[in-house]
Amino acid sequence: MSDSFFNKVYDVVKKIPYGKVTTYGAIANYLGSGGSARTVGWAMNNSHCFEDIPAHRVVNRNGILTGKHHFSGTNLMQQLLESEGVKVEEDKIVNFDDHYWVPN
DNA sequence: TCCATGACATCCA
DNA sequence: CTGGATGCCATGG
Repeated sequence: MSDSFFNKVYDVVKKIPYGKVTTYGAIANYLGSGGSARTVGWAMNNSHCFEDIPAHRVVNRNGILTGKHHFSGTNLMQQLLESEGVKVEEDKIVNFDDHYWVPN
């Protein structure tokens, strides 16, 4: 379990700095060892059991809040991002490139 | 081993 | 823009 692909994903997501966001593909690319955006998304689906996972900072490659439906409401994810200084409009991040962070 | 699912990515009509 | 199809990989039944 600790050595599962999930742990790697969680570890990276937890390292995302305040006010920054990343994409599933970026994480998958960073892990590299057998990993695809799908596997990352699947791991995030389980992240709902882990409070330490700022999943709202993880979006798809367009910066769209694809996983917002997994949060409590429909705008909670957006609220969290805007609360960190990340502007969101029409379910997508504004100036995404400026907030884009990659594990390195 | 095969089948189904998943918060993706990318291509195409 | 929307929807379908394909590829990718991990996990569970």
